[in-house]
Amino acid sequence: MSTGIRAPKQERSQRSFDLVLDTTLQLLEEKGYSGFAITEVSKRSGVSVGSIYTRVDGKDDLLRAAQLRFQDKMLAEHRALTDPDNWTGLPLEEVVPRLIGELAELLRREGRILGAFQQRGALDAEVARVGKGGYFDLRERFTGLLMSRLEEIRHPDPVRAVGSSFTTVYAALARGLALDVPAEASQDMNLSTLIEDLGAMTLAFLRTSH
Amino acid sequence: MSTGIRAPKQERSQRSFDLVLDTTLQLLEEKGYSGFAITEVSKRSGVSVGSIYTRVDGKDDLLRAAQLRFQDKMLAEHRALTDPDNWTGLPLEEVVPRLIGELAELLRREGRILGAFQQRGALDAEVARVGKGGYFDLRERFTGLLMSRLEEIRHPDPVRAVGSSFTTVYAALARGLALDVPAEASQDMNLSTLIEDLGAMTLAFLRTSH
Amino acid sequence: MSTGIRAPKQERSQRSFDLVLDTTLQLLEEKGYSGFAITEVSKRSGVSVGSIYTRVDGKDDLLRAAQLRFQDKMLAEHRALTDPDNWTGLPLEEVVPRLIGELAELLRREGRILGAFQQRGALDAEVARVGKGGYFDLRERFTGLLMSRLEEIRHPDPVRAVGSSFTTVYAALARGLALDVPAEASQDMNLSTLIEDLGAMTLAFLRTSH
Amino acid sequence: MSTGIRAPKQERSQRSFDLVLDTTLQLLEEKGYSGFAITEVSKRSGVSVGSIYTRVDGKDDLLRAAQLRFQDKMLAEHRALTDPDNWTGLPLEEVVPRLIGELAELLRREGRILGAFQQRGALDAEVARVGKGGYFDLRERFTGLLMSRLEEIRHPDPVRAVGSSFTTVYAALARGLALDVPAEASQDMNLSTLIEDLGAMTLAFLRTSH
DNA sequence: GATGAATGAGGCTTCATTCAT
DNA sequence: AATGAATGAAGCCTCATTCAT
Repeated sequence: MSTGIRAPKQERSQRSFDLVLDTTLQLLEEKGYSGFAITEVSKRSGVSVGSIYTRVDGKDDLLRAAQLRFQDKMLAEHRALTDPDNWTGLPLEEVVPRLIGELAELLRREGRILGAFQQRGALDAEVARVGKGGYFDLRERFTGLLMSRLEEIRHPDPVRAVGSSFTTVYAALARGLALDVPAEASQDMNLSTLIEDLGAMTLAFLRTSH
Repeated sequence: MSTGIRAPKQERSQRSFDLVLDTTLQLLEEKGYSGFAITEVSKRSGVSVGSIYTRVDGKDDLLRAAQLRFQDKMLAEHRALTDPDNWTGLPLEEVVPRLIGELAELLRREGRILGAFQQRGALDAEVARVGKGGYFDLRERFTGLLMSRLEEIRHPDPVRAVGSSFTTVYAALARGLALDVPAEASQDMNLSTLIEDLGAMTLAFLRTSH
Repeated sequence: MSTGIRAPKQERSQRSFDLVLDTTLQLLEEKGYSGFAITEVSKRSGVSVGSIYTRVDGKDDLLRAAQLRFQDKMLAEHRALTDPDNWTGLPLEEVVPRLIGELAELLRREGRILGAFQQRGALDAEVARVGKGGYFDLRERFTGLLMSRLEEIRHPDPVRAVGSSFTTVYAALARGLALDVPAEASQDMNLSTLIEDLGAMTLAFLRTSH
Repeated sequence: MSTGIRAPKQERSQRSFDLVLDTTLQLLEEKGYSGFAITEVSKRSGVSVGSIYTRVDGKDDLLRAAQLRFQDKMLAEHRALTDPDNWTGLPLEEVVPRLIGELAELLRREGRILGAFQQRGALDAEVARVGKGGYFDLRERFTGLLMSRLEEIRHPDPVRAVGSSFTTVYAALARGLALDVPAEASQDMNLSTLIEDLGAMTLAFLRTSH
């Protein structure tokens, strides 16, 4: 399960490899999974191909390594997003729209890269596994936060309802943002309108007793 | 914006090019956008590379042409799905879950190819444009069908509400199905549970007056 | 067991691939197995790398294909060498030295290439198998020719004696010539002296009753 | 002609370089000449690449240095093999088969490495020269031993006959063993049969007056 | 028009060698 | 001196595209 990333034994080295990983992520953001090339990473980062290969077992492994780095950042963002301190005292009807709004912001920032790894996940089970891990982490936190307002949920099966809400909201936002169709994204509908309505929809769903 | 597809001058020729397009779609379904190669299309279809190039300006153009062909089929499926004859007399609360169920079925069938074009759309604006066209066609029809039950919608802004519902439902289904992560897809949540809940959520949303 | 060589469907093509195989053999003769590179073959033969790859599955396969071509020539040489018409009426004591002399000549011409394939055979079982085939073909013919003078052989186990004689003579000649140490080969001993003595040794062995 | 090996200034240093040479030989034995890499030597021996380069001028030079070390061992083995004390009192007809048997054993042990240097000798004249030196050392000793039984040799030119015998025996054994074709080597003929017959052949040759 | 062989740029990977620490 | 990270040339292979037949 572990990536073949070889531990860098010198400091300079560590920094240079960090640069490689950052360049990798940047390239994925710009060009998606296809259009990604180790030679390009080398060119942009100024680190030689050979040097990259001393740290990583090949193209696939580089992607895995970059994903791990990216994952760290994402998990931190998840924690920040769902930190209870930010949500104390707020009722469900305030939590839901704000949470969705902030999730949208998160996906706007990171969606392109998430999408690239999702594509890669189609061919590399390890990438898929890690990507899934990140998704479930967010899901746990998001649903946990809503469940802490259990008394405001009238749906007969709150766990399920809260779960479906997350799935739906995440999918809608991810799609509404760059995750899939990039660039000119969705003039489908004004994004802020969508965000608002996702809030309303979720609340309506959670508060319906039937 | 027009594709460089050259008019087929002879019948046999037309048929052979159709074969090329079908093979292209089949290959996209099997291997996704990366993993697609013109030489492979030639091999499988039995039509020579040179011949393909007389019809099309290159790889990108071939994909655009295949997308147009695919689009025809999709539009037909959209029509079939939303044909009013199939939905006469049904109240909103029956239309919504059934429509969602059938949409899920449609996406299950065509999701792989849609996904491939979506990926390609990230790099080819024309593909993105056409893909968007298909999406909006479906949106028109889907929302039109719901709007025909206007009297059952209590939401103060029915057009908007119906629009958001479509956006959300489509996104959730597309993601829940193979469109993105293939194979092991979503153990995220049981798909039929999701479909059910999407129905409930939509209904709750449309019927909320506030 | 078959090599992946793809049948060339045009004439020009066949000739160009022949050129590739000849260049391959020439390169092996000059530089041995290491020092052989597909790019070099391409450069020398004027045939592009891609073109080579339309005929052959890769470097290994090219070597196998070249070996088959080489083998044809070798088998023909074996036939010519041992053609009974050339040896009718000659007694064993004339057959042996002449045969050895001509074998030496053959190995002098082809030894370098034989050696290269022998090296390659260490890593590619198919090459080893074919190389062995050529060796055994020669062995059959050589020993067959000697056995046709059975009455002049006094050794109690003629089949075995004749077999050992071939093994020994072949090894000594191959080594005495370029097969192993190339270039400055063996000032070990004058080659014609060795050839003579191999004859004497073989005759002495075959004619010893004890 | 001299190797670029730089004098080891410290003891520890010397020992570590010895380790490098041993590892080199071990690698040559395992993987032959191709498949040998300086980085691998570094990894296995635990001595850094840089350190190796302070002792040696490059890959070629490392091979030359390793060959010298190997040569020492071989010369010692030659001495042991032909030590007169082991052969006193034995008549030629006992010396010959035993000597051949022990030579076979020696080649079985060291053949892989000898073969690797032989291959390298094709490209590096210095390696060829040294290899030849080892060969001639053995030749001197082997023929010297036989010549000490001169009275049992009836061949009119004993020096020449003994020389040819060595050439032939060595070649046949080297080929019959792993020196060339490794692994499945010669099902050509049972090795012990070959060894026996080489003895008989040699004796027959040396004892023939004509 | 159709064919498919030929081309060669471009991507991946290895490894001999250098050099800052 | 020793270290091992960094370099980049060189080899392998794929595939979009061209072009002689």
